[in-house]
Amino acid sequence: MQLAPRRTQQARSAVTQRKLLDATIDCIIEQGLARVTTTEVGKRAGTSQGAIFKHFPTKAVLVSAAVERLYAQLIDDYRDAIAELSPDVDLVDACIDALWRLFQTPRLLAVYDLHISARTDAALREVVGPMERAHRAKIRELAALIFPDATDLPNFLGGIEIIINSVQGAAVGSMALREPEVVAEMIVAIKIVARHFLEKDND
Amino acid sequence: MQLAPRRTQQARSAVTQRKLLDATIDCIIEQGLARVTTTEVGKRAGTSQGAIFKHFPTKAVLVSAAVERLYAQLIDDYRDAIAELSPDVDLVDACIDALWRLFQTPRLLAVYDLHISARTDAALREVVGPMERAHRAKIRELAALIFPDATDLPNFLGGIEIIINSVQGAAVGSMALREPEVVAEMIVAIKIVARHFLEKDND
DNA sequence: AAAGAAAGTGACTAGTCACTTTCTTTATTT
DNA sequence: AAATAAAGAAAGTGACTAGTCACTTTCTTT
Repeated sequence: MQLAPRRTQQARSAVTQRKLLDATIDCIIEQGLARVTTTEVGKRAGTSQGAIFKHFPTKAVLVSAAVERLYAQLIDDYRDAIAELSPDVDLVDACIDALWRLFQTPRLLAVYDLHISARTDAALREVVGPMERAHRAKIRELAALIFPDATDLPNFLGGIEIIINSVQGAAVGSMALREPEVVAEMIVAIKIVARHFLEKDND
Repeated sequence: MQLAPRRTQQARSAVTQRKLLDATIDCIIEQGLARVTTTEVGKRAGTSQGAIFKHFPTKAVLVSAAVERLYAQLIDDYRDAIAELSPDVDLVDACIDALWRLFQTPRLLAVYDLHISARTDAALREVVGPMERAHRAKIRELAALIFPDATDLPNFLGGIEIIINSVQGAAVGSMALREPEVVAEMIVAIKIVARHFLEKDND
C-alpha cells in the first residue's frame, strides 16, 4: 500500500542503528541496565531481535555504543539548561537550581546506573570511564565560563566538586528515599557554599 | 569421621539462614545486586541451591533479609569508626577523613547498588527506603553527638547533608572514574565547609 | 536486467535462572 | 526405640536470554 521510500543501504543501516541505540537507551532509563535484553531492544526498535547482531557483534558492544550516545545527549541537555539561565535573576541561585533539576533527569539517573554497574564490570568501566571524564570536564568548563572571576579564587575546583558531588549524591539517595524537605535544606546550604567559593565578595 | 555436634533444629536452621544471608551480602558486594543468583548463594553458603527455599520463599525475600542485615552491619562500622577518633587531633579533619574512608567501604558501595536498583524495582524500594531513612538518621544523630555546640547554628542540617551527599556522590563517581587528585581537592574544600557549618568560630 | 551484496527476519540452540518435587538425613516426641 | 516432623540434598521443570543460521527482501553494480 505504501510506496517504497528507496533509501541507500548506508542510510537504511544508519537509521536502524540509531533506532537500536535509542531503544537501548530507553531500556536503560526505564528498566535499568541490568534488565536490558536484546528481545526488548528489538521490540522497541521495531526490528527483529536477530537484526541487532547484523550491526553489533555482541550485546556488550551495543550497550557501549548506547552509552556513548547517552553521554552525547547529556551535553545537549547542558546547552539547553544554560540557554534557559536568565541574566536578571541571581546567577548562583539559578545555577544551583538548574544543576539539581539536571541531575534528576532520567538521562542522568541512568548514568548513575552505569557507574554502579562499572564497579563490577571491567569492560563497562573501560567505556564509562573516559565518557565520564569528558563529562566532568565539561561541567567544570561550564562553571569556569559562568563564573570567570572565581577561577583564581582559592579552592575554586574543590568548591565545584562539592557542588557537583553533593547534588549527585542527593540524586542517588533520592532513588530509594524521598526526603524533599531535607534536600531543600541542602540546596539552601549549597547556595551559601557556592557563594563562598564562587563569588569574590563572600562572607 | 567427625562426631555429630548434635544441635537443635532451631540452631541448625538459624546457622544456615545466617550463612545464606552472609553469602548473599558477599554476592552483592562482589558482583553487584544484578548478578546475585541462588546458585551462587548456595555455593558460597555451602548448602544446596534448593535449601535456600526452605528458609526463604522467594529470592526477593532472601535479598530483602540480606539488605536488612547489611544495614545493621553498617551501624557497627560507624561505631568502630567513631571509636577510632582520637581526641587529640582536629575533630573536623578526622571526621571528614573517616567519612570518606567509610563511604568507600565495600558495604557502602553495595548500598549504592541498592539505591540504583530501587529506582526501577518498587519491591526493593519498599525495603531499602525505611532502612536508608534509619541509616541517614543515624549519621545525623552521630553528627549532632560529635558537634553538640553546632546543632543550633543556622543551616546545621543543610551543612550535614552537603557533607554526606558530596562524599556519597564522589564515592559513586569514583566507581567508573578514579580521580584521586580531584577528590583530594574536594576533601580540602569539604573541611572548610564543615568548619563553616559545624564550628561557632568560623570565618 | 541479471548478479551480487547488504540488511532484515524468525525459528532454533545451548545455557542459565528461580523455583518445585522427591528423597534422605537429622532432630524431636512419645 | 519407634514414630513423627523438620532440614537439607539432588534432580527436575519451565521460562527466558544471547547469539546463530537459513532464508527473504532491498539495494547496488555491471
